[in-house]
Amino acid sequence: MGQVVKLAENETFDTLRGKQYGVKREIILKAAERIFARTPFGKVSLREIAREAGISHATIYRYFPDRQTLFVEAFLRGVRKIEANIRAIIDRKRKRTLEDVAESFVTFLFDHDHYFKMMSNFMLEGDVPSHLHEKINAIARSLMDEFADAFRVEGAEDVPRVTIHGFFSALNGILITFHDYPGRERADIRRHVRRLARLTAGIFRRGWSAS
Amino acid sequence: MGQVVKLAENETFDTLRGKQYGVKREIILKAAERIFARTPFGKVSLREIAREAGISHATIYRYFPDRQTLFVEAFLRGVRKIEANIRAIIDRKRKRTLEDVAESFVTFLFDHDHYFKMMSNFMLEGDVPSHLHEKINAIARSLMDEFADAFRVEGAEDVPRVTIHGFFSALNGILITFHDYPGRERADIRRHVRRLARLTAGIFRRGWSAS
DNA sequence: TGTACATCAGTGAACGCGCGTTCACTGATGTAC
DNA sequence: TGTACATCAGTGAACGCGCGTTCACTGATGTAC
Repeated sequence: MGQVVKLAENETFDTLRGKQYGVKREIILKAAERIFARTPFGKVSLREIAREAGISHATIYRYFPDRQTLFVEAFLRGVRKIEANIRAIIDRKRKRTLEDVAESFVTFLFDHDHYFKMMSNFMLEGDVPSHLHEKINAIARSLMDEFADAFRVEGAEDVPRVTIHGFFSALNGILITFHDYPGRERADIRRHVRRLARLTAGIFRRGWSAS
Repeated sequence: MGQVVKLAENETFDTLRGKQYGVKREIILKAAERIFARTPFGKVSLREIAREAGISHATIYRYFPDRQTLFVEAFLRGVRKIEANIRAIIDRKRKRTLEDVAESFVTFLFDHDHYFKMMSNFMLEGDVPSHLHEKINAIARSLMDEFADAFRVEGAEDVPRVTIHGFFSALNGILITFHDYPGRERADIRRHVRRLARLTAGIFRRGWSAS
């Protein structure tokens, strides 16, 4: 029984240790996220992340085997946050017109543009491990399901998947194309992006049928 | 008169020297373009470009004051090439349906995707000098003029500028969104991208009016 | 044409820097009795 | 409770590397007579 108690205690300690370990890992990942939000992807260094987290850069290696693993994990968290937030925002809407859904989508990504930048940067680099591609894709697919729902609410029952692809692409394109519009106030760009999203939604609602 | 001849000769030599100078500059810029086409933006180094051009990395400093200047110039050449090629392809079409124009646009950028990657990378980094932003924007604007023309050919006389923005964005979005689609053959992706472009064009043609 | 000289494109070596990663050590915390 | 010991999270220093940039030099080419 002493044995059992011992083991139970060890388990507890291990769990506790595991929790602390997890909490510290979390601190590093959040620091990384903050850096990614403000620094061009290619220039993010472990030292900078460590400084942000308030630890020595060597300490990072207690929690992550190498740079690539940390980066990938921070990235995945970002992608998941995008997904969760967008799903929440979309579901919150009472009247889910296609316009509302489109506007919510671009607004969130515009206001949290570091996620978007981070994702674009990651994708463009090309050294994303293939299992990550899988996950990102699964998330994109489930977001597109959400869009398909929105079409259905409009009375468009059997809108083909390829049309959803086009719609999703169009919204992404608005963000990419007008994000860095020069010489305009950010608030103006934001308004333009939102307007474009509604307009695009309307065009898709009216134009999608009768291929 | 001897004086005059001397000056004329000097001028000639200068011009000749200038030409050779220009040719060599060109060689470096083209090497840079080739590197940009195959290397993630943040990792392109002067040494790599020099190697590609077959010269010492120190030699680059005879032709460009620093890294930033070379990069910007190479980038601008890329953007201008995109513009020239797309304009040529679009103009070559006999029957310029919106679908054809859209398909040509995405096809060129898909087949020459290093231009597209280079541009995306440059824009995302954010350290693009403002005069460059100006130029890029002018080019984007003139491409959109081309699209407006295509709408006009369809009989859509007074399609508002904001709709053109949406159309342009939608095509960009197709490229961004599906470029790195994992697990598919490149030829399949190409087909999908072209199909999406045509489909999007159709949707815009049918759906743009009656805001 | 031949010779002495000036120019300057091209270069390898070097500098200082920040990076990712490793290492030997420290000191706080937990364990055993 | 007090003490001796084991563990292990955290660290500053160091390593080797590639980078952008500079520098002192070389050697080919053009100029003058």
